[in-house]
Amino acid sequence: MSAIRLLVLGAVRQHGRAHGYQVRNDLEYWGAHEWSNAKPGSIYHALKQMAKQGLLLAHEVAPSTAGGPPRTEYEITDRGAQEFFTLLRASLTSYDQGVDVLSAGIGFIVDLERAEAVSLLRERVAAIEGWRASVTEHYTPADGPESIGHIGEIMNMWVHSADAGAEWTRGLIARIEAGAYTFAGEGEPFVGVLSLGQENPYATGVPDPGDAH
Amino acid sequence: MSAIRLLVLGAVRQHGRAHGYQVRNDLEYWGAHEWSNAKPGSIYHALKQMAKQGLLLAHEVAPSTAGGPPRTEYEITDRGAQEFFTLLRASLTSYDQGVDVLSAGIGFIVDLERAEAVSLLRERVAAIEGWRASVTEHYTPADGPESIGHIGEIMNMWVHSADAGAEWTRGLIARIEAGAYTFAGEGEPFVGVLSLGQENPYATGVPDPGDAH
DNA sequence: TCCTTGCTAGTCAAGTTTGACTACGCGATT
DNA sequence: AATCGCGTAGTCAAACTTGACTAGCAAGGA
Repeated sequence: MSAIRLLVLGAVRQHGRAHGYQVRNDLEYWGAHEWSNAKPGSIYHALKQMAKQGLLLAHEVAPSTAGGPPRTEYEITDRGAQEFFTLLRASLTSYDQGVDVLSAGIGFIVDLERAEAVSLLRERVAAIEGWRASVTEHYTPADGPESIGHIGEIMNMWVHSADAGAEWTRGLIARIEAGAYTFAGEGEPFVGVLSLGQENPYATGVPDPGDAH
Repeated sequence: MSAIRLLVLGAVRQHGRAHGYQVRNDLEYWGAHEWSNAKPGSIYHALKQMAKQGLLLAHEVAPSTAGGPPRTEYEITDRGAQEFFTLLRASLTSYDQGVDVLSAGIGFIVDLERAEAVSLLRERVAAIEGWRASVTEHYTPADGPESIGHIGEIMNMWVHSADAGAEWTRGLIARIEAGAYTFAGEGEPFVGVLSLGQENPYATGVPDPGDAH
């Protein structure tokens, strides 16, 4: 699963109704073009595809006052909202090595209730620990580590990064349980989208984490 | 950059001459289908594409004795070998968040000389540290971390995993400098491919790291 | 003998991603 | 008055990825 659907659904959902360029701008505001495949082509493709699949409703709209081609506005459907929560829960629990899906999930975590967020993150930690146990048991060669040579370093790296991921997740759980952030049903939600006309402080000059996908 | 080209070039290079199924088997032996997109379609596509681009030379070959369709054997060209080393160096130095490229790079690291391997890994550590410094400086909001709410957790996660990656890389550098493994020009190389008829001990039953791409 | 299973080797259509490109209008500059 | 660049909004072809599918042969069992 790539992060694009979750990101686009989430962006449309926060606006209620949005056109592609608005979504594209939100994702840029979140820095998503840095850590995920949120490029124009992918965003517009995802919008069209999800409209075709009934997750979004497309409205043709008169050309904007600001010039440019006619826009299409999208509205999330009930099935789209369901899909959003399905993807969100999966992004938080499943142990993808890919950062992009987890990053998107963290970005929308406050759309869940606090208790569920904690429970999903605990599930994540358990998944990582389970994976670690099975992989170290399974890939440890009977005739000593020399028999697989430097290839063992690949597993070593996986395990190292799994441990780091588990540790970070435990920290996040602790912060959430200590009352950090505002979750669904706890009053004024955190506003994660740009208001119209608001400048995007992170639009450019953001450091590039290398070749991140 | 996805890891597939590096993996396929490296596999063909180790054999001297190989057909698609052989490459596919090597990659499975390395567990690459677990941590990269090394699926049949991608492998055959990469072979054809790189043949078209002059990185590989395609030879039509009579149908194998073991039955099945006629095979195509591939041989690496000089330009292909150059490309292999270019991709390999990039995989070790560039700070991709993606594990797949780095994993492939580690798998082929012994095709370099020991000194260069160490120097590339040092470059990697420097890149991570540079990225960390610039990102923490740039994304730290002037009006306190509350102003970006839970979105700060995304950056927190990046930084956490960058730190873990740097630490692991330093460990690897230390092991290599202490004399571990056999690098290019140091005698009998480590054999990382299956000999004909050798059974693949990791063919099935390998734990799945979640939804890894 | 016929049938099923499994291995070898690869193809294919559908979907996704990429990066470059188009087209429009406005304000500022020559 | 022409045009240059910028922001808006989106399209497109080419490349890549995915997962299911084909097809030939051999070994083994009923």
